[in-house]
Amino acid sequence: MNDHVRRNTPLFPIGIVQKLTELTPRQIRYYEEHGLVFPTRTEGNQRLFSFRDVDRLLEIKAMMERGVNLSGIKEIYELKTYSEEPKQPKAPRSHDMTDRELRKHLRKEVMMAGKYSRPSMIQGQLSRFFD
DNA sequence: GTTCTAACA
DNA sequence: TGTTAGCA
Repeated sequence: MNDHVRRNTPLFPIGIVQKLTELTPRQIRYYEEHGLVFPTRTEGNQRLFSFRDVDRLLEIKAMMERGVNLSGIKEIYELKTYSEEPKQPKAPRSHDMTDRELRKHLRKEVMMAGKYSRPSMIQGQLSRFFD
């Protein structure tokens, strides 16, 4: 289990992403249509977003609030060939991360990803994923 | 109850 | 972008 995998693992249905980003499902789906995020699908065709998708949605939201339109945002990302995750140097781990360790790290990431959301909402959702 | 697609007073 | 309709 490495950082790249954690950031790209599909974990959240659109409802959770909505609360984490304060974007409407309509906007989130619309941004996907324009190739700004790439959620995977479950067997039932429901979207599952990764931390990376959430991070990007937060960036998009920030840009929109600063007056950048969809076309402008698309151009910015298209120039970056979508994946620009900082390469993680191979960590010399002697063993794989335990489930407990993974949960601890994921919890930290959710805190980060949802730092712009209302605390009450974050807390309410955290209980659905951790302990 | 939640999410999905498509469409528009 | 909002919102509603009809499904899964």
